[in-house]
Amino acid sequence: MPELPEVEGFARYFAQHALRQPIVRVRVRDERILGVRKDVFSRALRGHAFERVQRHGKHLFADAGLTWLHLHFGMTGDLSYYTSSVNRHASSDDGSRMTDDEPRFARVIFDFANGNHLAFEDMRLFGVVDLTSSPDAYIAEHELGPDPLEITLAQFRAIVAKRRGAIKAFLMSQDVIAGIGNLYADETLFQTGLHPRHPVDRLSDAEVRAVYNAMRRILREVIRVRAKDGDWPARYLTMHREEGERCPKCGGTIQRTVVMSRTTYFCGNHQRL
DNA sequence: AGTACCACCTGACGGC
DNA sequence: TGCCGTCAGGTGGTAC
Repeated sequence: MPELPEVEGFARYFAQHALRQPIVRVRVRDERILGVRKDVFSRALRGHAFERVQRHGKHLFADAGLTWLHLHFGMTGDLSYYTSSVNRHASSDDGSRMTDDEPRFARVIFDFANGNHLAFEDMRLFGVVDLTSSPDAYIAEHELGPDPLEITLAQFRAIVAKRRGAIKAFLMSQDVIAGIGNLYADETLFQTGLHPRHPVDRLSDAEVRAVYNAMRRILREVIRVRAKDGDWPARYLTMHREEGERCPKCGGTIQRTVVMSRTTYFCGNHQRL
């Protein structure tokens, strides 16, 4: 699920737990998650400490002095900070795991000098863990667009003016704006009342402003509720992603279709072309 | 430039 | 119980 709001949550979690602790060991449980060679990765980080984190779109960066750690969470990425407990091998479950508390899908684990650990988990291995010289370098190299929470309405209008095609594709293109995925693209359009296939070059000024406002309001609201472990509000499309469901906004029927080869939900009544 | 399709992975779920 | 197809919130490459 990790889109911008979730990654913002990971950034705060990382900052809260894993800063300024010397990294005494780096354990790579599955090399397929790495974008660099394992020995290069470990050597670059061992003995250093993460000093600060930065998020851009769905990407998380942690300053490790000479280099930056870069994390992308794919579809199933997550972070877990935990304390090892030595003598709980005989407890409750089948006891087959080697380390207590180590998450089942931990792919990379940082061991800190204080005895605690930060694990990057990713069941499906679509995420990436690697190194970069700086967030800006990574952003330039991968041609990421601006973060939607960092741009003004005027900048957003300028970006819109350069594009054509379906509004949903526009919102999801990371080189246009970085951070919105399938879920929040649908949510933004649902709350704005626009059909996902509405061409961006046929949006009125008022509609462009409505998209900008909804997108930012949603991202910020979700950051806030998820920070408290809450659910999405019931008025969100996100809580009704199923064909035939009742639209919480107008009572219409939720439709399912495919846009940009992604499953798309929208209200057949208040989101018309 | 925009879109469609495949590939990369693993697990959950429904149907038979 | 088990096998099989389908689906899942992402991205990158290729091909129209």
